[in-house]
Amino acid sequence: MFEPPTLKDIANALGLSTSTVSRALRDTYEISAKTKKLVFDYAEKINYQPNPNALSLKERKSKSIGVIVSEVANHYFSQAISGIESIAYDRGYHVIITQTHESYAREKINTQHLASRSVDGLLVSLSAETADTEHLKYLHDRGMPIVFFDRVPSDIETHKIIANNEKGAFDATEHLINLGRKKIAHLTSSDHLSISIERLHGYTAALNKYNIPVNPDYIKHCPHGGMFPEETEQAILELINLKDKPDAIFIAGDRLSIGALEVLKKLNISVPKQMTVAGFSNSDVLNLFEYPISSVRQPAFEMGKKATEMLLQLIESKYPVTEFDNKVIDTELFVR
Amino acid sequence: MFEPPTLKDIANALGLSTSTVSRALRDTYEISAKTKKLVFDYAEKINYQPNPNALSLKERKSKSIGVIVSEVANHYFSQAISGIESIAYDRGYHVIITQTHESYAREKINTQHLASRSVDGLLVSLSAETADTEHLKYLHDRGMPIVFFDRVPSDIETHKIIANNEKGAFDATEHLINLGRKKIAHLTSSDHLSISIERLHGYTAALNKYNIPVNPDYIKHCPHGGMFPEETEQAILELINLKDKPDAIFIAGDRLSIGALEVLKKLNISVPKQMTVAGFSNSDVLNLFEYPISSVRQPAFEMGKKATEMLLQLIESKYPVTEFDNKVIDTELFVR
DNA sequence: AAAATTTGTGCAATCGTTCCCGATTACTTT
DNA sequence: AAAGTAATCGGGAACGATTGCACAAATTTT
Repeated sequence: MFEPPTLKDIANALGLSTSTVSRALRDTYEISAKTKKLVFDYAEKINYQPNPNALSLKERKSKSIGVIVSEVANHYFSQAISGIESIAYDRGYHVIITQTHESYAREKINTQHLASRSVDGLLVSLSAETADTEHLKYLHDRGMPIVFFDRVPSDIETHKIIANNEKGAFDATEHLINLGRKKIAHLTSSDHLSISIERLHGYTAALNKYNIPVNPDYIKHCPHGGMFPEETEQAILELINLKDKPDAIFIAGDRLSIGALEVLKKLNISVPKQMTVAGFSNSDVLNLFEYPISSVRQPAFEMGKKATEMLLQLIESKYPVTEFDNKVIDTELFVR
Repeated sequence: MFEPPTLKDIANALGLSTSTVSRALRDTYEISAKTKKLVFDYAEKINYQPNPNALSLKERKSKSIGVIVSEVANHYFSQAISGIESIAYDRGYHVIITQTHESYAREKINTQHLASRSVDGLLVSLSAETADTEHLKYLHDRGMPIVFFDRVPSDIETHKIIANNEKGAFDATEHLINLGRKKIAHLTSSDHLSISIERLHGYTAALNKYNIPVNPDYIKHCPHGGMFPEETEQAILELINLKDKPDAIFIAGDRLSIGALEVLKKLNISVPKQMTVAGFSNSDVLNLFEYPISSVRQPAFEMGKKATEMLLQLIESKYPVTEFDNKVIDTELFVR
């Protein structure tokens, strides 16, 4: 089996003690230059790597951070993860990614898992199902550094970073209005999710600005964020079967957009002629359509980077942090 | 700070020794039922979780597996990862995902990283740039269990699992031929990648079957798997500028397909009228197009599951494994 | 030249577990 | 009743690395 070299191996080979070897490798002042060189060269030769578990045990930290997202297949998250990794690896941290698939149960399990794995901190975007954040609050109260991004809770005080969802939603809705649409529906995720609430605000704000009444029948929530196709199909069908059916939909997410477009295609409802669609999406395929749909793009990579920087600041801070950032980053509307 | 309870805490609280507590929790036969219950209940109460670092140090294993893929944003890989996680979590393993972004340098770094993190095994799909597998061979020779999937090396003897790329490519190409196309180009990844070689075989086999000559000018390799848009654009332009320009392209991958479609759209070449496209893809948006493109779908989730099962078998085997599986799973052609 | 200081190194404890040995008590057996 | 055997439990080493302390030798100071 694979037995990596240890300090003891070096010590024995060189006739030194492990403490001397350790100090030499850490370049302490009390070790002679000669001995240091000796140790350095030998360590290099046998490709010595300190045992991370021993280090973690001693230092009580693991140099790794846990990430909880709904699914990596979502373009927003996969881009955010790239941003997270770019910072983490530079700073010597490992990234452990877990997926909730929008399930509250899985979110709890993953949280437990990561905590027991003694990660040094957590980067979390809540699942669509999550209404209760006790599992995270518990950890946070016990000193686990946590930074929330994208989908954030209101009842945990820590660094948070979100896109300007309200403005993004406003822009997208206004865009649909400017196209001459007046009967604009809104398809969104579960109603307790922060992004849902904020995007709904932006949507209604835009309607209000143009004196278009907000029709409650036009607002459809998918409690599982469109994780189950039936959910999306049901919502679309309800919209279509309305007496006064909408002529446009503002869709609040990647997965929902794809699901909705599939249903519309199945129903032979042409986009954008019969139904204009705009929504939040970080997918790069939307503009491949013959009639590409306009979309609000979040700076996912940047958000991932920023969230990681915030988390590392929490982790590496000598004193308990009491002032928390609440960063909002602007989105960009791609008119197509 | 977060100080989880330890065996010693339990031992002190209950007036027992750590060894007794340890044995009680592990349900050893030499501990009385009474003591066991006492310990169990108390451990439950304070929510005791064994320190994974201490365990890893002692047992010389980390209960985690490393995954190396080119990028999680690729639908094939994100689906495969879901398959990997489904098995791993069930068996109590953590999954550490790393991305190469098709870069050989990053693949080496990630391999090093994971090895030093003392993962118990590796699930690897080679990057497009990788021609030399010495970094993996080195680990493998020292006993690190490795299972390759999708993009596999020929010079490392271990479990491997791939899709039936040759047949998939054959089917797709034959499909294009059946549509009446005769001038079929092939856009693919770097020429040393196993999937490229196999898919090229399938492509030529189909052409041969229908007595269509293989035109070398029609075969375009992208050394970085289309990671850089210029690469794809260049290849497409070369095809378009051919005197005898092709009327169809068989594209060998997800990222390449999206890149190629973008270029074609930019060039105002209509798909499928002027250029019919078919290719390997696990994306679920391809059928949203007005004229959806046909694609070969790999059973990514299944492959991830199977690869993980193979890896855990290697990891948990008492004896060195010398017989290696080489599984080939059938693909499915979605005609659209 | 004796004392004080500096320099270079080793010993041993520590982190949280597991596990090999002993050790103690209780229960049988002759 | 003495001896043997289970049945329980504790002591302590080990895993690999760091680090305060001790200690010897070399150097400087008085």
